[in-house]
Amino acid sequence: MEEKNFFERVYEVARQIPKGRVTSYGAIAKSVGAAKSARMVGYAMNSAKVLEDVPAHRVVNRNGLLTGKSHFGDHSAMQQMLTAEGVKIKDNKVQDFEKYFWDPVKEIQ
DNA sequence: CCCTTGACTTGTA
DNA sequence: CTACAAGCCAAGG
Repeated sequence: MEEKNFFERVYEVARQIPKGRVTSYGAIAKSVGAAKSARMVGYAMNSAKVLEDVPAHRVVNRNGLLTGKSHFGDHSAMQQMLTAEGVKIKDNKVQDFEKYFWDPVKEIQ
């Protein structure tokens, strides 16, 4: 994985999230080699949300809660996109989060 | 250079 | 179930 910038790694992982799946900031942080920097993942996502290649809407917190929805502009945009992809959302939370969870550490090496 | 803030996580009560 | 604290790293004032 060489020495890429922290943000770049986060972007790459986010880009590889399959449609209809979701992951957590901590999982991404771990996959990029910074499990203790989950905050940085969210920070990176904040900057990545302007990029079309980075599906930030597929990234939620460890509880499956759509913590980033407030940063999407419309509080329903994130939920709508996930729902459109097949992910059930209820009260800003992912239903059956474990079932939809996509682990980058296992999928990426 | 110091302080604050932030799309987080985990542990403890 | 909720509430609070500590750890973590980066960017901006």
